[in-house]
Amino acid sequence: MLDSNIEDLTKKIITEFSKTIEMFGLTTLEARLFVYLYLEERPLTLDEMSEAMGKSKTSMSTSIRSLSDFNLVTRVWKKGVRKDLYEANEQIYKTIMNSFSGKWIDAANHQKDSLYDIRKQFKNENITSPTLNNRLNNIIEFHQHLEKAMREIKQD
Amino acid sequence: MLDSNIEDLTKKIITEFSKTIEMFGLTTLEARLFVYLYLEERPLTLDEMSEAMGKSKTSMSTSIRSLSDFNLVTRVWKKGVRKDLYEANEQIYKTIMNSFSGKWIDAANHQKDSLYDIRKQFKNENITSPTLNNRLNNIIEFHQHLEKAMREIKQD
DNA sequence: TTAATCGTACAGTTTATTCTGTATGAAGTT
DNA sequence: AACTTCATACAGAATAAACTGTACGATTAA
Repeated sequence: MLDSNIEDLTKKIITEFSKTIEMFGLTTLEARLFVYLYLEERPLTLDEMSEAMGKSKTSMSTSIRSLSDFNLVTRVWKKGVRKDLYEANEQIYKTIMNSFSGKWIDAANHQKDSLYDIRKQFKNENITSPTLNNRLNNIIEFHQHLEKAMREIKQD
Repeated sequence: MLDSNIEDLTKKIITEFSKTIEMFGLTTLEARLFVYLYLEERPLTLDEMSEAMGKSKTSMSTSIRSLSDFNLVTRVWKKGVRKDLYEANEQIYKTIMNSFSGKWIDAANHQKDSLYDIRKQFKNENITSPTLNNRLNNIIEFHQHLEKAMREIKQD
């Protein structure tokens, strides 16, 4: 009776929190899996996750890899256990925000560089379109602001 | 010769900038359409957009509606013109960041409320899981931080 | 060395998204 | 009122994403 309540609440928390996690660019399954690991507070095998999520082991394998890329889970070693074990990282806010802002910062930088190249070409070819040139400058400025904003919410 | 260069550059800018815009949750087409409108600096009809994007008019209709929801374009009235005219809003950074952060803030708030409800239920039913309760509190805190961060990058 | 068990690559299937063409109601024109 | 022209709802086609099952190399156990 008590356990079923705990399971019930766990399910509800997974449902709600994973919605937020999804917004950071994870798939539904990745998000749910992460929250599940976070709530379990112990290393789990792919088989256990597969059982809990009701999805194939292959799905778990690829999802866990994504979560690792996001720095949200860590592989853990345990004596005598042959299977891979994974657990959710603590400090979730810091981890997620860094991964999130980092991705934006990288993208903004990269795009900004591309736009610089375009502007250079613009000038080299002596193209006469003040309005287009002006727009281009605004767009570059956009990326500068964007990068700055994302640096502000970075956590380390 | 000159015009073709301008067209070429326009295309390049669209390609690059739309990648950034896509990151805010717009589809490829929506992003490309918006950048196109932004660069054109004049109100365009659905037919003109359709021609320029090489996509159906229906696509333009739905895309423009999305862009309106994001507050990125405005319908414009012009004497003697029967068709709807749309143009990109100026102040793109401000507009986009507000729409972006606003969406996050709303979501964070809404999810936070759901989690409060869950916590209340937790307490009412006298469920004894200190670890789960602790996790739940952390998750709520997560949403508080998240909301605060998104308020920081809001632009008005 | 053989057998068992692991994680994952890969191909194919299912599901979801994006896009198109037709149809329709609304509004403007004659 | 009849005729155009418009935007968009809707159903279906094309494309993309998510997921599964089989197969295989790698590692451990016997």
